[in-house]
Amino acid sequence: MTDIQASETPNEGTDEERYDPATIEPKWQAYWEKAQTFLTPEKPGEDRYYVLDMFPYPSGAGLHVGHPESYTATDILARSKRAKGTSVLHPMGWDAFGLPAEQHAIKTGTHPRDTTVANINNFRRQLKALGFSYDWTREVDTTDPAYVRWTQWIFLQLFHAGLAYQDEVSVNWCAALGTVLANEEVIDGKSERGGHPVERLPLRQWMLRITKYADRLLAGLEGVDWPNSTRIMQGEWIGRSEGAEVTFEVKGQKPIEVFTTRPDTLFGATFMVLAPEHPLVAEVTTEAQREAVEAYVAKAKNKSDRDRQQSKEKTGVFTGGHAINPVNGAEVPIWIADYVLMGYGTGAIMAVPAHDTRDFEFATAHGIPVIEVVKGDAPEGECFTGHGVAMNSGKYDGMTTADVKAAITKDLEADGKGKARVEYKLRDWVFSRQRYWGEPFPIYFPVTCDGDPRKDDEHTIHYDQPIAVDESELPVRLPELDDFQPGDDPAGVLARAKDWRFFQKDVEGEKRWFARETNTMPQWAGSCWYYLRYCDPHNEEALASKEALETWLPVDIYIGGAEHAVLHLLYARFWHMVLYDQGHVPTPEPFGKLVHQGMILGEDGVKMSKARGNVINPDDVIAAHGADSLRCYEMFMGPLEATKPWNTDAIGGVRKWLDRCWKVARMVRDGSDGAYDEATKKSVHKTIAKVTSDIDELKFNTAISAMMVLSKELEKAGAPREGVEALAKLVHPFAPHLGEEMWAMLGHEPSIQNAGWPEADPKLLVDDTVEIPVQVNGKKRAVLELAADATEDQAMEAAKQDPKIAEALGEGTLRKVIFVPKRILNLIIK
RNA sequence: GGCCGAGUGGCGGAAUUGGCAGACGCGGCGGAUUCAAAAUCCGCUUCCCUCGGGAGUGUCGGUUCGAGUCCGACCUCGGCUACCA
Repeated sequence: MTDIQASETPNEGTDEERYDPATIEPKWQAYWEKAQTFLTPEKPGEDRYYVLDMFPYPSGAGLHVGHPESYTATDILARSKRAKGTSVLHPMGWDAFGLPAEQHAIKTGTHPRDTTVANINNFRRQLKALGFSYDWTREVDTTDPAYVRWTQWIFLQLFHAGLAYQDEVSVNWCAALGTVLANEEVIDGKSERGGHPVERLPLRQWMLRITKYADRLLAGLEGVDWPNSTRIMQGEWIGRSEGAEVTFEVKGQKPIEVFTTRPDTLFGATFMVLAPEHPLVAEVTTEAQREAVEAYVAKAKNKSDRDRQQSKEKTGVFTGGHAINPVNGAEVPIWIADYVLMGYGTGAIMAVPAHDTRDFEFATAHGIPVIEVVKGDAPEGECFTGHGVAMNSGKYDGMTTADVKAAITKDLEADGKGKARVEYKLRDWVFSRQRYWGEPFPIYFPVTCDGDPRKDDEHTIHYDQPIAVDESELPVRLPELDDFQPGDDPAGVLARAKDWRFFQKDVEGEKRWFARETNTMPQWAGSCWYYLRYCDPHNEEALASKEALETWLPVDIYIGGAEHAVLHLLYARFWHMVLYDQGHVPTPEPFGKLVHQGMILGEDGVKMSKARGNVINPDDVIAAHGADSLRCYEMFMGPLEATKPWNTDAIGGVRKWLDRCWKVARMVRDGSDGAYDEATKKSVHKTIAKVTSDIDELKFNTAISAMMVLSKELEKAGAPREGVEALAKLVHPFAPHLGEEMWAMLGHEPSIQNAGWPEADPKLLVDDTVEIPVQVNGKKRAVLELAADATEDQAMEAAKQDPKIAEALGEGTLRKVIFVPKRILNLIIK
């Protein structure tokens, strides 16, 4: 592999010869491709590192500058680890199912697969042009049937474990658009696009029982090395709260169950509220109130969740009914109001206006009495929601909130009127979509039909008897369609593919009809487990071999946007835990360290968007300055996690630095070999130490700054070979093409990645002498050059020699001397 | 409203975690080179000033010999979340 050499330019050796990324970058990319430089080792050593990027959705717009930010960070980690001899897994792939390709298909008739393939090819080209060291033989595509097969296989494991089930869920159905809409796509009961009416409709959906894992998903957050804010967000999303279930009897009718986190305030419950959809509403409503209640229920029904929550105004209607407070036998009026949600707890609350803001607002608006039961310090006209000491609470008076909670719950339980209960905000996961471009469910149902259901002969699909497709028949492929328009059938686009949907099978010697599930999985499905497939992407016997998973899991570092802090990361952890329980993966958690890169804003300091016209295209930057400059600039902008604005001018500064690196390598090649004196040597080793630790801490901006300083120094020193070689090794993870080019110019064989990582000599990191500032009463008055191991006496002696210090000492008495070796000498004089 | 994060030159940002505030880069100014320009290189660049110094890290207060860093109160901006009983 010696056919690669430093670039030959027409003016070699003259002043015209320049650092020319347009020439060297494609050359080294071709070399890497041919030499397969970045293959994952087949027999990984003991020291292993799995560095993972959140894989992109390959959109038609191509890469934006946010992609190279985190991808460069992980590439620096991967390359520097490989240089150190670590076995690295650094893969890339495509989260390629999803709505945009389908929408494009609806508009243009182009099959989503064609759009997806074209977009992937463009993304791959762009990523290769950036010189990332991915092992492309492990590329994964969530839409590839060989991948879908295992996504479906995992679904079947969930299904067999009772974690996947069907349920009627109230969704936003828009008949005009023929599709279900997300809450944020519904405004004022109309579709966001087109303004068509949207109704709340119960539809059959596939659900995943993620709530069963709520406690473990919460507990697992304790042990992961994640940003604190992300752990808090996931914790709040799971939303565990401890409280009690309390039974309120209703005369002559079914009792009402409520959930409360404040059973200690039961004596202050002056009314109850049922959600408008609560099943007991009709029962408790008196004739006199029926009309008003029905009108309110009807109005609430067609409001989306979002609309319902938009207005904070506390509306509601009295039902006329009363319930009995179990602790004191008091009769409390029962209201209905939409601030109580059917989906949480029991859909009914006991309202304690004295100690709950929402109940307080409601009571104030509707003239309901307020009884204080916890002594607090809230100002008049406000309610006290904190903890304190009980009052107006019978035998519990004088006890603390925590004690009353425990005592009342215990007493209620003894009376059979309540018990402790834990609630979660987390809901089971609605896992089906009525789209085309997603994974089909490996599920079918029996059909009763006298004729042929494909010909619309009358038939019944028995959705209550789902049958799993045999694992040997996976994957279930999508049918070919040429019309991707949503239809009027809530069963989804696939319902129109009748030849695909309905099929016959022999059962007990008789041909029977069956119908495939026509929903598809959401985009989250593929991204829930792609990091597992990377470990062993071509395995046909399993989603990945046990050995491969044991070798690489858990992921050592995972870098991606904070927008996935909750959903993607929660869903992936859920699947991982299920697979762990079934023995398919070796670790309880998938990801070790997690980092979110910050957003890159436009030059105007606001989010990049087409509408604002402030979008920077990486292709343009590469054309103007090269990939290495783009990579280094993005790392130099500031801390990886920070949001920071783009500044095109500043790229020039980074490029100048790369140019200088190239120049010192050329100086060596052309015979200039400056003396590697002690001072230069020390600078080199200090930079090695700084860059090495900065990479470990992901402080790429300061690592580059240190290399900028060193390259200037090496140039001044006449490019001593040993120093330039160290510089090349330090630079190469950041600017890999330049690193290879420098290495070649220095007369070495590629790849520089195999040249090892430089090691700092600890002896060279300490200076013999140090400059220490001398302060008088905290103000700097002089700087002394002292031996590094100087004692306080020696420092004082030197300080007295300084005229300014001597003068200050003469003006007052020395009260105190603070001497911190190598840091400071502070003299307190009065 | 709640939670999280951040406020340092004209700008992006450094600061060994309590020890010389402003590294490095952009921009600006001055100079070299050039017939000229581009490119390149060198120097200066927090503010005020009487050239000795004085002030200075969102505001006010505190701890300390010493605070950008720690503590308390507040202000501003950004992100997420939002009636979850």
